[in-house]
Amino acid sequence: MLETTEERAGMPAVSAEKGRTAGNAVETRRRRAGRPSAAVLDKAGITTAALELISRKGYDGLTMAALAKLLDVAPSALYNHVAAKRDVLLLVEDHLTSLVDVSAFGSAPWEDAVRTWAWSYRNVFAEHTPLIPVIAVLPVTDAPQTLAMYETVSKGFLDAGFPEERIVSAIVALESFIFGSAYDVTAPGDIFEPGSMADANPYFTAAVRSSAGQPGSTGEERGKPADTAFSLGLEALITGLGSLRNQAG
Amino acid sequence: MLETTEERAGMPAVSAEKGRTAGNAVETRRRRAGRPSAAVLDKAGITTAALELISRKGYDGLTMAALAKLLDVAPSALYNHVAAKRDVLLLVEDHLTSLVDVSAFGSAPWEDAVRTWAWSYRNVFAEHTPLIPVIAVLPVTDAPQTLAMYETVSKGFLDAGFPEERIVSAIVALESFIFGSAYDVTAPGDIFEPGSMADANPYFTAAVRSSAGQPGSTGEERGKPADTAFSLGLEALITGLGSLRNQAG
DNA sequence: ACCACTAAATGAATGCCGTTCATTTATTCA
DNA sequence: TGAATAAATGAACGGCATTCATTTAGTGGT
Repeated sequence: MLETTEERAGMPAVSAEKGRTAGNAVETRRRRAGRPSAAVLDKAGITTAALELISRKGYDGLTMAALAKLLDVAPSALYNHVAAKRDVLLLVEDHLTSLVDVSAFGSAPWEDAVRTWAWSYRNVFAEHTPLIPVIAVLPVTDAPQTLAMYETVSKGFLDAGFPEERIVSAIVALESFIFGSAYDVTAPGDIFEPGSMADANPYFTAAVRSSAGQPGSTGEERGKPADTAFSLGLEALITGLGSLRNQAG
Repeated sequence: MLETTEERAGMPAVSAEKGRTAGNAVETRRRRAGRPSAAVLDKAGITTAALELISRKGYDGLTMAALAKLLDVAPSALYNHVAAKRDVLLLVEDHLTSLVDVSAFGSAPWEDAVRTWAWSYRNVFAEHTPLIPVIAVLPVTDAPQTLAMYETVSKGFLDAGFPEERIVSAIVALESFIFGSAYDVTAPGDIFEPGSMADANPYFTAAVRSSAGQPGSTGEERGKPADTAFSLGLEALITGLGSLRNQAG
């Protein structure tokens, strides 16, 4: 379930083709125009390169030009494999979804499985918040790994006695919370500091001051604020949604 | 609490200055270079124009050039009032926050107040999802209206017996859910249609099919799917978070 | 074995976008 | 009165995604 990418070839991947000119140091060889004997690009390679670029330069560094350069290709060559940059983001998104841990469904109790899945899901996408606007409106048909995740989660819910008609709504509610929470992780620590506006907003200021360094609901030492809020909301959702179940799972 | 925008002037707003040249139809008069006697731009006017542009052309249509044109000004003139496009988005965001209904805090029971606030908050930003990545990491100091909203909500929580140290986390959890849910509203209706992948994902497919046309938890006729999921998650959060309160509010 | 078609690359060009800068003119303040 | 500041124009810049004509290599049909 970790490798469903459509195309297959002899790992063209990121390997920029280098060559040697007589008596000189390594330099990038000029590829002449026209179709090469062995294809240079495929979707798997583009995905890998995009992920590398993102991890090195962030999403601002993910440009079609930079992607092409990393793949040692002209930018226009990419458009033989993707229709637009959005497609590159889709490839990345679907790969990331395959990293989400759904293993607890089927082995652990429903509450634990949801908890494991939700934390994993949030952690993966906290590093990739620019994808969230894309995912949120993405038809599942275009993302096989994402669909696979939903399948596993749906079965877990059903087996736990969750009424079938409510499964999609429950997943959507959890996902909404997860995506929203992923943004929090990236927010600056002092985002709620009222600063010069403190005097005009006494109640909120007091709440901010007294929330500093609160432990998470599971009682750990001193979780990051985003983790505390995520735990709080997630446990509420698990309890509330769990009450819809029929019998034990 | 609806108008705190900093600058004030004789409503320069959107009014593109038109003029007449002898014997001709109305046409835009060329403004000569140099500082005009009366300022053409201010933050309130820029905000109004941005909102009009967004409602007419969407966020893709909100470009500095288009904004300048609507205000009958050269694009570079905008940079005397905002440092970057991001500042324009901030102005819009803070204005929109002032539209969120917090009136129930102080008059209605805590549960009802949270419910009213959350629905209103979601509905406002469902039309403005491109702002969410901006808001989520925006220090509150830069957004006075947003801060005012937090103040009202914080007071409502405190008065309802909510422990002060947990107020910020609870608000963050609710907000995360709200922002995530705002995306759902804009998603295409058939986003979960498995299409050709239905056979490989039977549990999820069945869940999607059987969830079609489910009523919302309050029992209305046939809510939109996004509304059903929002209601489900919100009620779970209200119940779960509400259990943290000390006494009645 | 030929030939038309398609696939996959280059490289030049396009148009838009946010932003910067030199310049001009008006206002404000010491 | 004169220097500093504020607010406009207009030209320019670099970066971006994308398109198109062109070249070359593989493929499928007769």
